[in-house]
Amino acid sequence: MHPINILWLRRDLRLEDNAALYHALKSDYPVLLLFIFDKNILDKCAKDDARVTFIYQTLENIKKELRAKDSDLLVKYGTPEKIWTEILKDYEVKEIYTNHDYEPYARERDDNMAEFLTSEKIAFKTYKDQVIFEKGEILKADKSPYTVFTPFYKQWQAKLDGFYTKSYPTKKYFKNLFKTKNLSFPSLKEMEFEESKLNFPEISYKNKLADYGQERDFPANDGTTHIGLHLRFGTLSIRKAVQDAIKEKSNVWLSELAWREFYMMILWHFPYAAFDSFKKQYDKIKWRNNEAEFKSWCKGNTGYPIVDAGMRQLNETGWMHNRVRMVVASFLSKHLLIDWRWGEAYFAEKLLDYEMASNVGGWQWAAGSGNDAAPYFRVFNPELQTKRFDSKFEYIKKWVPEYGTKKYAQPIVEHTFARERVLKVFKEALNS
DNA sequence: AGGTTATTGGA
DNA sequence: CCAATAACC
Repeated sequence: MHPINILWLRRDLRLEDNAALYHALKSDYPVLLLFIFDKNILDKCAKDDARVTFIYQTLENIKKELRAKDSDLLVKYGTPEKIWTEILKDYEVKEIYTNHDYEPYARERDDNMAEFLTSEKIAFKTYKDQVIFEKGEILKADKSPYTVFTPFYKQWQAKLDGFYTKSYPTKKYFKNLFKTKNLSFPSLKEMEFEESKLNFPEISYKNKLADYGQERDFPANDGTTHIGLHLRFGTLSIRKAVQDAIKEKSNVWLSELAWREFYMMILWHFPYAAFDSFKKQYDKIKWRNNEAEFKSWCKGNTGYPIVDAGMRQLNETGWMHNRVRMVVASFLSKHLLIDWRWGEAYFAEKLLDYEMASNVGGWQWAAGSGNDAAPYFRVFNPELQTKRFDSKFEYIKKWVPEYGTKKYAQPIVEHTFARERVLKVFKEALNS
């Protein structure tokens, strides 16, 4: 057996500008690339989960690229613990390289991995890759984490320079890929997943950046960049995205990329906020949690056209415009008084671009329970949101064709009544 | 990254 | 009478 190093891909599915891959390729041993379809994660997914298809297709492309360089991608299906035991039997592994992953499950997985590898006397080398600034890199003067976006963003921008946005030139070192062939690649069928027919967005945001600030709030305009999926799975490098934001002077888009990092930083410092309200007193709210109303919301049958349009867009395409995400989230948590966790879980199931940090952050923002959240008494008025952001009903008509006919649902709850109800229930919880 | 309502100051 | 603004939710 030849000694090798392994690059473990997780949510950084690209060969270009990949921090851990760069460091691995510069090491003293040839590098084998590995991806594990993690049973711990996949067992909780629906069998038609489109993200599994996206990952699968992405890996096929990477495999093809590697094979063209006389190397190969090793793909395994199982729990990381079991797979790694197998791999360490099959290969003489010197070092394992991977990129940081900040979600609670990933942290636990990697902590266990580090402990296991210490006992095996194998180095576990990990790198920042999916953000510009991670963990404690942006802190307040007293070394505590920011919990308000604006000052965080000020600091983030102040620290931002070419050093942090420079791409890792992996290509130069491809000659250090491990020469091998015919490595395993379990089929979707073997893993009991169906191939999804959904369309995955391309990485083609360049023409959106100049007008992003003007266009992004109008869901009918398709003025947003649809890169969430690619940032989630690393098919687009965040450094590349930030370089382009700066190059195109798209400050609003840059701030959206910073929002992503803000929420990742929050999740790192406050992992409980993935499951509990960031502001603890919000867990005293007496949610109504009416199952039938939740189902109506999920299906897009609330009788509020902007809400229904958003939910149907989500159900049909795996994506929803961000302005509308705020509206439907406010509607579920405030108008229907349904626990934000229910909505968060539904988004997690349906959104191709689901990102735990952003999703939890966004839902808690809407429910009022988050750091730097909308105050509890801020209740979006769906009608006013429509007037402002879809005044010609273009978005609504696209997704709710029966709107305006007798076939369209009656409002599930009357706005003023719902508003007063939520103010009362929230006030009771917060004053107790 | 709000909504509602009362108030105000100029048509 | 109205839009703009403030104050409160």
